[in-house]
Amino acid sequence: MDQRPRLDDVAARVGVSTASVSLVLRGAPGPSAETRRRVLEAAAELGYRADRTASMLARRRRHLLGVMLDIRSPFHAELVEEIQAEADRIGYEVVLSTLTRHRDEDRAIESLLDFRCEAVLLLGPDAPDQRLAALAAQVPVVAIGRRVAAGDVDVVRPADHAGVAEALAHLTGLGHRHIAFVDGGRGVVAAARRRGYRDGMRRAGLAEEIRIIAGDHTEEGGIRAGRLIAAGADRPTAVMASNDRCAVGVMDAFVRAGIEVPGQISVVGYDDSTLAHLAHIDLTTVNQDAAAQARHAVLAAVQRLDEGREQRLEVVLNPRLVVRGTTGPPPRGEGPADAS
Amino acid sequence: MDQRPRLDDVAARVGVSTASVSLVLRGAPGPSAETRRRVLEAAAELGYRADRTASMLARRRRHLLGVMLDIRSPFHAELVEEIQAEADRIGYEVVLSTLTRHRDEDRAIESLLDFRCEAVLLLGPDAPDQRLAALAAQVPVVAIGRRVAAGDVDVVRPADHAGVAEALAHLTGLGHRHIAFVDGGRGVVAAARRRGYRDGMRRAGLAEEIRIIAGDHTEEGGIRAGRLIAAGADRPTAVMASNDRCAVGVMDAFVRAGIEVPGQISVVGYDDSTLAHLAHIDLTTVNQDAAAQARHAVLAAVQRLDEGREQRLEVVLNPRLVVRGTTGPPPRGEGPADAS
DNA sequence: ACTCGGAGTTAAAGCGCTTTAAAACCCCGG
DNA sequence: CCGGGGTTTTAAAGCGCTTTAACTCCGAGT
Repeated sequence: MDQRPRLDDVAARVGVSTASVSLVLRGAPGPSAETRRRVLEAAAELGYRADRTASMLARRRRHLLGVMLDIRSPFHAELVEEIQAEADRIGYEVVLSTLTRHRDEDRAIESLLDFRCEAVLLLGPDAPDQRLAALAAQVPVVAIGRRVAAGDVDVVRPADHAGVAEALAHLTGLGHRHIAFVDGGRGVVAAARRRGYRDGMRRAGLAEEIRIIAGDHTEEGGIRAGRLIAAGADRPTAVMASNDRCAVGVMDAFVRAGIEVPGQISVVGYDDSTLAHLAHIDLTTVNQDAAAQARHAVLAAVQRLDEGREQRLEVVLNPRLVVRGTTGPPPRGEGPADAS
Repeated sequence: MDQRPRLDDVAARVGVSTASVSLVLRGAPGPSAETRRRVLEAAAELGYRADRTASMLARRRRHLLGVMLDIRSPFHAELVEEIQAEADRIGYEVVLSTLTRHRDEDRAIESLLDFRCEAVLLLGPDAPDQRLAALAAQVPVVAIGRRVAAGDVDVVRPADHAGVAEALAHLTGLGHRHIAFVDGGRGVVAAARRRGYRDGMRRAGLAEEIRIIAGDHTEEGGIRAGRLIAAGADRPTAVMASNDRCAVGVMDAFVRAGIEVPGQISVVGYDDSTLAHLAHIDLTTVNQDAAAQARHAVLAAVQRLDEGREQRLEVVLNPRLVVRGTTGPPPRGEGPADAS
């Protein structure tokens, strides 16, 4: 429990200066092979590991990426995994700062700034564009998962529009016309998907069928919406939900109401979260390729930091529909029959 | 994007020394009211925020707690929330280090050590006792959620034994005798629960009914086990699962096999994760009180750091059964009837 | 008038590491 | 034996902040 060994301890043990030790330990050129060997040996014996805090301070570079996330989101979890992996690969450290009930985005971001992260990656931030722009004036910012119209904020996001459109195409291809949308609430991401639905329906010539049911990005929201749909007259033959969790809630309401999925009604989610692959859910959904998003985001940050990129970058990834078991043709007597 | 303001900048602007500014900013006694006012004002104008990295280095104390977690676990998410809150309250910062596919416990912990966290909280670590003991020789360690028999490791854990026992009592109280257990796999936590089940059954005089079905702590594992149970002869009237996710899988398999829960078979989970409260799941489960665990864990760390506690601490929290909709009396002709 | 004590302020010494400029050394050819 | 050029090594100056000991005032006490 005593102090951990410091650079001097290693240096003293070998009988060289701390400078040499530092050089050896970072693989910098200079020290002779013999010195290297001895230093490495001593370091190993003492179990020495550099103090990041001190290193970061001393070298002007910190090699630290800050990530703001909502730890309760499975999708964020996936992203973080990939971000970690990518950062590890290129020699950056990651510090995580999560939203909690008592800790809003501002606080979470401040915490990252206090660590003097060289860049911050924000997973699905809800802050207004202006605030993000202001932040970007202080430190490189990469927003993941949503648009940011103002300022010098890099963006990596799936083409929500395209994702929803593809899902709609899948449904109309199956013969559906009455396709309702369960909304995701007030967030920026939810808004993009809602817009995608509206546009997609119009483009498909189904403007009159547009029907948006209030909901949010949780199972509860989905359940409420699902009940409404189940009870309502003129039930749609397909439902697209703003995200997977919501879709799961919707389905559950249906199951309880004795409505078969996809027999009587099809359901599509969004995110392809771990939820969706679960055998008992087996949800048709839109995959956002977390790995690719993470890679691009880290890359964007590094380009700013190490390669001097100055101009704004926006990477729009094409999402990919994953067809599973919750979609099928509309029940007989509906859908195509409508074209009477 | 220029350098953020430093202490000297504030000092220069006010016309005092950096020492004064530092004192003011940390609310330390000394500076006069007038100086305070002016410093605070200047700091606000410049948008100054101390560099944690430098602060940590300068004061001998770091006020940093490291938390190792698996970011994909919803229960860990809950714990982290509470740990954050508690740490915030008492002026500690938290740094998170998550396991990933490419980052095992050792790596995750090393990362925390490199940041020179003053103490580390490990959420459900799987490392052998010996390794944890060794770690504890370097830095205060609090293991959350499991026993550690060796070394100076503080432990905060629910009495898994008691939790399982309570659940069993609930089931036997309802009249169940054929109570199977779906196992949680190789982990340390899973082992504790398995043992709890065995002991509880024996104590209830049901030693002969002990039946453990292989599974793991995921939905998939639950589904496999559920299928087995559904298909098997001599089906139990109740199933206790090693955790909630597993229980959800089990239930799903039942639903698909047309077995009613709790009509034909009761199901109990463990964790009271967010999953369990979901309306469509409504799982009877054992609550581990994440908030209390978090508080005790943080407290344990702080006691070591700030109050000089030396001897090992073990806090065993009594879990609490939360009865929801997945348990009920066994179907007629079973259970009590068995006492023929 | 002169010392003393308390309040307020600051110079300066770190914290543990990196980095650079300069010193030390070594090997050769002249 | 000396100087030049290359290779190693190191002294020392930070990084941005904290902290302590010392210092400056100033009014109270004698």
